[in-house]
Amino acid sequence: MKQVTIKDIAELAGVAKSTVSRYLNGGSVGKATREKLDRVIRDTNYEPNQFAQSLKSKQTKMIGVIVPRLDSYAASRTMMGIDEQLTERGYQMLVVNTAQQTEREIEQLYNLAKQKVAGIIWLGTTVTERHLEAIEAIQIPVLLIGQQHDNVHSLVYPDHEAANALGSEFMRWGHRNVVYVGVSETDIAVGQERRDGFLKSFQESGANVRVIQTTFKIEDAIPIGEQLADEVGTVSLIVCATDNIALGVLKGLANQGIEVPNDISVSGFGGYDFTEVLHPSITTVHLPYRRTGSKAADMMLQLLHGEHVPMKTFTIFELKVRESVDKLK
Amino acid sequence: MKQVTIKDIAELAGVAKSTVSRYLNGGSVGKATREKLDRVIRDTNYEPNQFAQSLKSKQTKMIGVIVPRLDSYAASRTMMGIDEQLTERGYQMLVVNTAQQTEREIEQLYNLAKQKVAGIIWLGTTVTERHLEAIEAIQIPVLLIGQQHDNVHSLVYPDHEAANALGSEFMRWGHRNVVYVGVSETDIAVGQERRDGFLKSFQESGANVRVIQTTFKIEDAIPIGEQLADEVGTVSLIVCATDNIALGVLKGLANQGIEVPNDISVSGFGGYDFTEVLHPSITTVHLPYRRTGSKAADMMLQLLHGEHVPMKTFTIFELKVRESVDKLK
DNA sequence: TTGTGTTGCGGAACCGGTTCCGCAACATTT
DNA sequence: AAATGTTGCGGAACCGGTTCCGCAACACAA
Repeated sequence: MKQVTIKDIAELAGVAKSTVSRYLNGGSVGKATREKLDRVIRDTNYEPNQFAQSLKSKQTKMIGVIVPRLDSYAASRTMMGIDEQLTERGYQMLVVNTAQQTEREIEQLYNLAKQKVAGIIWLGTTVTERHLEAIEAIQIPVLLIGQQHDNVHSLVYPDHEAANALGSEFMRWGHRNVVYVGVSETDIAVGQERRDGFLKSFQESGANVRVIQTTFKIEDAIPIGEQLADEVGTVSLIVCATDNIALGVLKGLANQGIEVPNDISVSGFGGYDFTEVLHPSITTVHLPYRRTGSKAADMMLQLLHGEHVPMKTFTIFELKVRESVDKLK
Repeated sequence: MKQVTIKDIAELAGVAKSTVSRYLNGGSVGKATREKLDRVIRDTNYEPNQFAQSLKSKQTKMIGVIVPRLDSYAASRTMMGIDEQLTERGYQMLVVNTAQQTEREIEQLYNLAKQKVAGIIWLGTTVTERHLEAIEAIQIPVLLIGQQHDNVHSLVYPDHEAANALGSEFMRWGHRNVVYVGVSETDIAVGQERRDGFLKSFQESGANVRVIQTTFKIEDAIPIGEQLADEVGTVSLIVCATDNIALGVLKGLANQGIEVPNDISVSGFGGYDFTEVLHPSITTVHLPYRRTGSKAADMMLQLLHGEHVPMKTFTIFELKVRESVDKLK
């Protein structure tokens, strides 16, 4: 089961190594030689040694993907999309997990560079100076998903716009006393854009809003739901920054015997699969994670081929009006 | 930003390449030389070129992980566990997705071998002759998670035992008319072991069982739930082979206005996070996916170090008695 | 026929490490 | 003091590819 090398092929075909290499890489090779090599290579089912290739070329067919966590719906779906597209185009995905530590993102940028990945797709949470510095230093195309920065190619969800659209819809339905449950501002896209999109719609309608901050964890949202149970009657709608938060809030409300949407309405954001299948199904915004992954892979390959790619690209979004938010009028 | 090579180091320190290499790999080096090299290497922050190393050694510090899908709860959690452990021990995880195509599993076994991964962790669904053949051929340690076979090191969930334990519990609660919603037998662990574990407990109590087959997809379970709504009153319990199936069934029942657990009980299997946070929370069996991942990584490293590892290892399980199953007595 | 251009191919160097071998310097034993 | 053993180090080959350069063979125009 020993490796067949280019040297073996050369000997079997009675030519020089260099000729075999040229044959493989589409250089000029005579007809007779080509046919001989065709045969020999097929017979031996030769496969080039990737290390030798990479050693020389300082390149691989790998795209590094930096994800904040492996067990998030958004990340999983995005990875699927990336993987599909890359596999199809002859590249491989190399996933690295940062376990939500910003420091490790930077570390991994350098690390992936060391491994000579052809490009890096980064599912970002925050963009700091040190990130930019790393990106600058490694001299490898980087594509940012989910966050944006002028200096980095980015593929971003229309958080502001989508939040605003969903919020406006709620206003049209007559909600005037709402609580917004969001996350930290360090996450620009979710913590700021998304929130501001909602707030804008609420303000324009002169609604009453209170903002509460929590984390991305379901558990942390449960007590919030429990507390908000006391405000049933005055507050008519709880808007959550993510579907997971909505899930926690719903649980907290249920723990207090509150019924959704009869007693109070709750909305999510993200469009995770389970939102549809829950009872009540959750009104939310669907973001195309998987297709965004494919798109990202596609853009990355364009970058690698030197084609022009806009610095900032927005994805689409889709309102999912379902059961968890009541129309008051 | 050019690579610093071992040659550069050698020149700066005034020694031969071979001496530097020996220094790096713990060979015999004199005190004076060692100190000089200490300094030079620190100053240049030299990093060895992995391709050159792998080219020579025909080895990498990568462990390939073959997963059937990227967006499954079980797979994600397992990957997390694997990744944590590997990272800590200086290895890297290389995930490859087979998109549930058996054919691609085999392909990837060979492919990972070509990439000279040190070992392969395989989250299996079915084990065929061709798989075994591939494993035999590639001469790389393979560790199977979630399924078992005598010829392959495997780390498996106690499906039969856990199912039996949960089923027995239900019997104790007085359920005598149950429907089991399972999956295809091609998946030995889930399709057979799990089912048989349940059936055994039901039979021992002389309960009435009907078995229905579906897929792993949530959507496919919804119509089943809807149909079973007609049997409320006669059937008292629906046992589902996975939490996702339970989710679908619950949705189907809810669509028909059936209340769980008042009208009928439903149980899951797997212990996905969301089962706890749903309303009603789902009675299920918790399987330690993440810890199993860590354990798998650990075992793999043992295998690589030539230590003895038992051919078959079972994980623990834990019954999660919650709201979705009623105690009839 | 000579000159010019094109094409096909071999040889050698190179990518950046590791490892084998042999030699010199020094320490130890008798 | 000679014989033997140990240690530190350099040189060269090797891993398996790619690429540059130059030469030979052939085709074609002059």
